Amino acid sequence: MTQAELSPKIRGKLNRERVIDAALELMDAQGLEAVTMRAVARDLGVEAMSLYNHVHDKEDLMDGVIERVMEGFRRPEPREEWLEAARDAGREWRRLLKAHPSMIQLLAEHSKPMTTTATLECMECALSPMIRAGLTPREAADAFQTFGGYIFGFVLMETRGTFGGPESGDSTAGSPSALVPDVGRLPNVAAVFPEMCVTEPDAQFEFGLDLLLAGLQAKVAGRG
Amino acid sequence: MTQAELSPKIRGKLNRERVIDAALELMDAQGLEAVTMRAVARDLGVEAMSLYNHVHDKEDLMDGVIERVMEGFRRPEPREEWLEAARDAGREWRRLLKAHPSMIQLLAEHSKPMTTTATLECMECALSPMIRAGLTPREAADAFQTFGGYIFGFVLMETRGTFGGPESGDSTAGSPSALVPDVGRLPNVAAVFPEMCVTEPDAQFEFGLDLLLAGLQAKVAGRG
DNA sequence: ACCATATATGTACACCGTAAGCGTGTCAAC
DNA sequence: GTTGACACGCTTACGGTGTACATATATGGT
Repeated sequence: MTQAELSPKIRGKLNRERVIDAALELMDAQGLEAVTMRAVARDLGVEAMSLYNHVHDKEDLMDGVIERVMEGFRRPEPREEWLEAARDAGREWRRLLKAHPSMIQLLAEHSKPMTTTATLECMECALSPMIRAGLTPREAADAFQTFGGYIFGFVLMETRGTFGGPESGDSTAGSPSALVPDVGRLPNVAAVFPEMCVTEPDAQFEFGLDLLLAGLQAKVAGRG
Repeated sequence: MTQAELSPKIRGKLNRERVIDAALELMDAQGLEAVTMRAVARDLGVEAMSLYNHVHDKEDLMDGVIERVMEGFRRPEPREEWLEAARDAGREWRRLLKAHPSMIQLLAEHSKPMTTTATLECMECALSPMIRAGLTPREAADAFQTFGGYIFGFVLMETRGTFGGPESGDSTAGSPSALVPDVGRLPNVAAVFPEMCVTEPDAQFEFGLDLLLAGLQAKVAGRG
């Protein structure tokens, strides 16, 4: 007891939490594909097989990483207007996903549904404004799926650059004629492409959020 | 010459197209993680290294798979109303992604922007109604990102079951008390959860599409 | 001081992508 | 024909992955 804290190894003791934290740090720093059991172990100054005393397997480890990220959700301050509360919730979801750029990729290849306490609290925060707006539970479920889908998809395209940004070519990038092979057959692509290259993610995200909220507002306008 | 087609090996000749097709079939049938060079080769009755005569590396192969999927886009028939045209385009994007359930996962881990002809034609189909609605190129770019994000994210959650569906537990699934640990602190989750378990994906997708289109309609209402 | 238990390690295996080199079948020019 | 070039598939091999299994070591209760 008296020598518990004097033990030379006490500081280095492994546990599930430290393993998960190391994996998350590695993922944030070097991307999802860099997270291998051996690399996580190396960062902890330990051999790969030691990790298996604290996580069941790699999937279990990644489950833990997802949970840890969800715990980083910062509940926005309460708002009087449901519309503003919903907007805050949407922004916080995006912030959370962007804070760990590999998170979307991790979720995409991890089919397990998220039912941890932390996740449910994030859901509560998004559902509350919708119920306050007067939506039925059925409608709230649909709206949640809609907003969630939008945010997930937007961040996915944002972080993975699904449709090329300005960096996706040489110096002629941004010129539609360079990338659009048949301007005659694709007039609208040619017209819009320059704008697609000038991406201001924050403004674009707000655009879509406004669109969804406007739609929601219109839906509840004719009631209470 | 006369014996060219008599050659016993002519039927089995490999080429890039056959390699890509085999990879796509494997992905659709057994999931993205089953697509290994060795497995693709096995399906073609060939050794793994032979594939490298037709694709540069695995990334090149997967690029080809994405391109092939995009070629499956079925341009909807023209519509008089831009709103209906936009709705058709959205539905077709979803159909395409759902037809190959691993596609989203593939896009998520494949950071390369999509600039092939097939992809640009899909974009044209989505952009055209927006321009017809009177949106500026800037707005059309934002709207495209919004709709694209929604569709990608929705299909991601739909195919990967991000938030548990009815299958995500034992026989008590669907009962909020079984999954929601602290009903008092999460009243809205408790109220909405039963509805979240009863997922009717088509209806949910239409809900979100309607929301977005309503928002768009409101935005252009005050002009020409 | 001793031992049961928990934890860390070492070794081994099957699978992955793919670099390098080899053999064979096809075809052009002579 | 004969020869040479070449495209294409195969074999082998290397370093990486997750992890099963057996072993060593350290810790804590008695």
